[in-house]
Amino acid sequence: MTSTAGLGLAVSTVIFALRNDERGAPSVWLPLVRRIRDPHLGRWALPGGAVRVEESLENAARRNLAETTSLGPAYLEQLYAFGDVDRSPDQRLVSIVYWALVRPDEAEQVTLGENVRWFAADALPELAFDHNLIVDYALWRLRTKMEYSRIAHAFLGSRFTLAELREVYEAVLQKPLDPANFRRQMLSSGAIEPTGEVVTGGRHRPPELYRYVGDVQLVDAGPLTAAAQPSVATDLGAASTAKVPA
Amino acid sequence: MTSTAGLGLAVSTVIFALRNDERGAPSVWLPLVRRIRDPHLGRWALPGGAVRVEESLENAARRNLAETTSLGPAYLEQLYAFGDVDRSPDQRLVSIVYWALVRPDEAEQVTLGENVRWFAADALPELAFDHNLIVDYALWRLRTKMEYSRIAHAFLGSRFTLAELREVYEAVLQKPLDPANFRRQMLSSGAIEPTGEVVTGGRHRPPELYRYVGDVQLVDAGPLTAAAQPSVATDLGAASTAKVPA
DNA sequence: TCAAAAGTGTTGGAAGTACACCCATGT
DNA sequence: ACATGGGTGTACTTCCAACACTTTTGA
Repeated sequence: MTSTAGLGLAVSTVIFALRNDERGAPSVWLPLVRRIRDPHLGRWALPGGAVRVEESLENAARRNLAETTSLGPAYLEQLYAFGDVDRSPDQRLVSIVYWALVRPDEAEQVTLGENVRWFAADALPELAFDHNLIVDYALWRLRTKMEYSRIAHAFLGSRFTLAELREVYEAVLQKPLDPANFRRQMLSSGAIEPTGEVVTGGRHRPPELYRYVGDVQLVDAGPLTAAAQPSVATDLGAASTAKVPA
Repeated sequence: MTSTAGLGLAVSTVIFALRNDERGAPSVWLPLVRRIRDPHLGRWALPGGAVRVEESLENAARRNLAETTSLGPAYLEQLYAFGDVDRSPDQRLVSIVYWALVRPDEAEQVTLGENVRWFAADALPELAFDHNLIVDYALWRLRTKMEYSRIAHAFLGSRFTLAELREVYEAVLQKPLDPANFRRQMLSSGAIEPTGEVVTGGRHRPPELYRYVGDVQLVDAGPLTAAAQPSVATDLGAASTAKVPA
């Protein structure tokens, strides 16, 4: 358990948001940063950096997420630790990767520059290190988890129509869903409830607005979530943090 | 991405095996090692140690699994990276934890000593560090995964009766299963096939022996199984090498 | 012939899928 | 009035849980 010499420990984060593509259909995007030093100088890569001695892994992820998007995530979860010997050409590097979901309206406010840009998740260039594999794995986790949990809500505001919620699922799962059955499944699951308000302005029957039922668990992550979480007004964020008691 | 000073990186492994308790019923056990230095001197802890610069994380897990049980695992998977600032009293320590399944006959051959012992998973003493939480999480993953994958086979040899397979499920899930329905579900899943052999000697109708169908995937772990992480599911596939009848 | 476990058949309910149909609004 | 999406009803299928029943052995 002594300190390991010659070995770097970093945290990287895959940040997902929904944005509209050219045809106006929502799809999954993520921000990448251009590397400004070797190795892989000039290539696009996941935001990340070394873990500081005084911060937890999750806080390190939050920090470099804030440094990239200047916003807090609606959802944050550890993805995997990548540690193959040859994954970085110069130095032995172990990266603990987190994945995050942010709301579209927040994502739009991200300050973009020469070295930070959004990419469609299914049309990435060749990235630095093993980051293509990492993104593929994160996408797989996002899609898998979408089918048995409630993380879709991390992509939405506090009130939303069933059509908006359905579009999130369709964008992530990349397949159309039956509106009638989708409605019934969501309502019978007890995860959402009607607010009574409706949205006027569309040239059709005004849809009702729904909200999430706060006391329903987002994800069953087992003992790691058992530690009490402040149920924040952001109605999300309940399911990701691993509180390790001393 | 520079090397992080003052921060230790270790690998620990939760090793599960099925053993019979006092009443002869199989249940989940794991080997622990007694700490022979501070912090937590004298307490029981998960086997583990520092990651060497020239070995991958998974190889580090295999190595300290071999050093503890002197055997190779039938199944090995990364569990989680634990990295809270205060999880070790003296030094900042990040532990990447793996979990493993070993067969009962192999587990019995493990050389036990003063400082290595098997414990029933549901009756652990107070362990060093945050290891109680880690074991709880590993148990949760084992039980969750048992319900949607084929990892049960990692607890068995190459041929087994349906009753033996069912007992594995019952021991892990801690609930009785209907033998009739269990049989149909297993057979219709295509995961196992009859060998034609039967076991005589019991004082009842001789049960047939089954084997795993090798080309059926054990677990869908997404992109990590396909390319970069060959050994996640490979071991079992090799153990029950597929003879697919024409 | 009896006990015990292997293995088969049958039924009822829950949940998912497909799709016909009505409702309420803007134009 | 009619197009458009919101919302309801309903039949069909598939899967799962419960449990009665038959089969084959050892004692």
